[in-house]
Amino acid sequence: MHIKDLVGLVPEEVVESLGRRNISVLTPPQASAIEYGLMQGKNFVVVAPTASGKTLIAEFAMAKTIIWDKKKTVYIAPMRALVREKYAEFKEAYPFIKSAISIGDLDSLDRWLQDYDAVFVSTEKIDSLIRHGLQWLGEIGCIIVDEIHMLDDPGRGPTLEILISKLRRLCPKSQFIALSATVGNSKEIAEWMGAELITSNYRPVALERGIELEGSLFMDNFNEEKLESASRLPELRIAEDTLKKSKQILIFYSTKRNVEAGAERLSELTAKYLSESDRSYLTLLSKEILGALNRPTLQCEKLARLVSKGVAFHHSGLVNEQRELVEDAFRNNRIKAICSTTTLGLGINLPAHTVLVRDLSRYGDYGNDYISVNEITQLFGRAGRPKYDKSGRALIIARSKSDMQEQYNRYILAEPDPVMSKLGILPILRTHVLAFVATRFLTSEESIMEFMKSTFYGYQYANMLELRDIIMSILAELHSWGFVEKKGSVYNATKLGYRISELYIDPLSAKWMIDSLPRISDDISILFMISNTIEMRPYVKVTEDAETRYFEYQYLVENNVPEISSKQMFYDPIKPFSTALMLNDWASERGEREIISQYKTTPGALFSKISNADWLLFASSEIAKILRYNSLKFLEMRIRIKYGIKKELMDLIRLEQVGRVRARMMFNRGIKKANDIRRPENQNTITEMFGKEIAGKIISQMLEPEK
DNA sequence: ATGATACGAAACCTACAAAAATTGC
DNA sequence: TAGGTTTCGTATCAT
Repeated sequence: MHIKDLVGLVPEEVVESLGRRNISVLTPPQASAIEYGLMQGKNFVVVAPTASGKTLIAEFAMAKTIIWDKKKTVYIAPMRALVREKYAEFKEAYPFIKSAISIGDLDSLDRWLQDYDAVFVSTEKIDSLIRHGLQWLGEIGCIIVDEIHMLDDPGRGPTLEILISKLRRLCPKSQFIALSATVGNSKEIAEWMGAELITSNYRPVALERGIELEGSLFMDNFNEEKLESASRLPELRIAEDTLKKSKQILIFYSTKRNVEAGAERLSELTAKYLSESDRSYLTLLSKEILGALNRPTLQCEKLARLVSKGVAFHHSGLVNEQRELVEDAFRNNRIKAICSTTTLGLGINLPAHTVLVRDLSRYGDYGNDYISVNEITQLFGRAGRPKYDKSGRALIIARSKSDMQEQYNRYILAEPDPVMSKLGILPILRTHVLAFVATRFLTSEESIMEFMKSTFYGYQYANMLELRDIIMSILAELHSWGFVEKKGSVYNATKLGYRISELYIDPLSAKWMIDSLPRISDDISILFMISNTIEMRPYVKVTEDAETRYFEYQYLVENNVPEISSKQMFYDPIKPFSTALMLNDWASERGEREIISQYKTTPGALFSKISNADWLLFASSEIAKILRYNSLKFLEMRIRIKYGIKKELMDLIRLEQVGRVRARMMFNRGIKKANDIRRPENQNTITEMFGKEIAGKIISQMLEPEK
């Protein structure tokens, strides 16, 4: 279908925008969506590989809803990076549409969202917005749910399916469009959503899958190909072969450690394939990566060193800035190879000519397990760069002939796995049941059960008896904790319960914090209180120090663990305690470098713990307020955690341009309060330390009248 | 021929992916 | 189950 055939079917602004982007032909899934009634507001489930143009289908519906129907649209995705990406794309394509983004670390707009027509959010964010009493639900005309195969995820799937069911009830007139990667039971999902199903295996670049064995590739089109490399390790053979063709490679490993080791091995190879201009570009990039933190850690140094050789590693331990730098440099074809965990398989689209999944199994709850067909399909999907490749290669490695046969059956011939609801498994339900009651969306056991029938779980499992038991016990539990009250068959949230639901923390965490409040003593006990929660997981390693000091704080846990948590197997309170000590080190101005090596963690993990702590400290202060405890110490700790400072720097940190480092420098030179800046000799000291420019900015804040 | 050094194979030990959510002016 | 670490044996080099 050519875009000139779209005239009249879609708003002319859409046609214009497509023209500007040089899109002239619709892909098959796009054409069938139009044909089956996308523009008539029908619901759709679109199941197709990455880059098949699913996004454009969503875009048509969104633009049409806004321009023709004068209604709002919401785009929902499970990853912040993905939401950011789609938001940027949409805004660029339709600059005249008022678009807004609202995700955890970028929510400048919450209150003003009602002034926007296209709103881009993460799953949990929109869920939270609804709990806070979103006013404009009725104005929504189209809801896009991207990556809906996340329903299968035990951690976040339940939230997603409850959200979808909620939205379908709250916005009955809205059009729903769900996008999914290849899954086994797309029909079932479509039926549940009351949607038309579009499946397609269209790819803009052909995908050739194959297995490496002893230096040869055995492809799924029965071609056999000798690799141009004599290297001893299969991954190096494949990498060299790819590099010789002036192409890039993406290699997936099962652990962060393997990823870094792999990159290390590759570096010798990639270094040989850099042009003069690559080298100078990468030297600069390497410096930038090194400077991402104010003092580089070992990991930063390693990454910087490898990047200058044309290879990078990519996993959750990198800080966001470094991740983006690496991704950009790969897109520009400066970095020739990336070794990665599944971080790159999820979220943003970063294709390469060759994709190699080196590790086919991964350590999980039940020992080592093969990764699923669906997951490997996602990873394979990254092979082939549109515009640069006419085909992409997705490979795995076999150790022997028989192994090859086995893996061929398992991954090349295999059908995708079905997505199964995980709603019945996990205590995530506790959070949602409380939210039902608190928002007065559902207030009785009966209405909750009826609602549950409309979830994907209810659709897949007709027998709801087990779920009813779980719901009943959750309600009883919430009641006994004082989060809800019961009058007849109707439940009402207490003030406390209502606030907990708004704060978006697990009621179990809230219960633990409430019981701990009267027992709090020093800084470490505060940090232990917030660390011993589900939200802080995964915990850091247990250090020797944590082991020996734990007994001082053991009293906090004793007789204070809600019964249900005993069901969490392998629970070891020393781990969260160790996490608390790490945070305490951070708030005592220990350097990132030392902290990371002592707790055997990564910069990325440290900062995600810090931001979780920030959130939980806020939540504790709110809970403390309601229960009439002193909330000040939590807010104080919050500031200290945010900046990584001791108490004595808290006054200085208020100043702009002053962070943990400068505040400490000033303090050590006798400038202990912001007010001290008024004294001329101190102003000289500041100028001497930071230079004229910055000193001026700092000083002027104290000279102007109080705002 | 001897000892220092370098490399590599073998044995043993260890630790194991990812993602989101709070308010305030 | 792979990588990291340690250990041990062998090949290579300077003295």
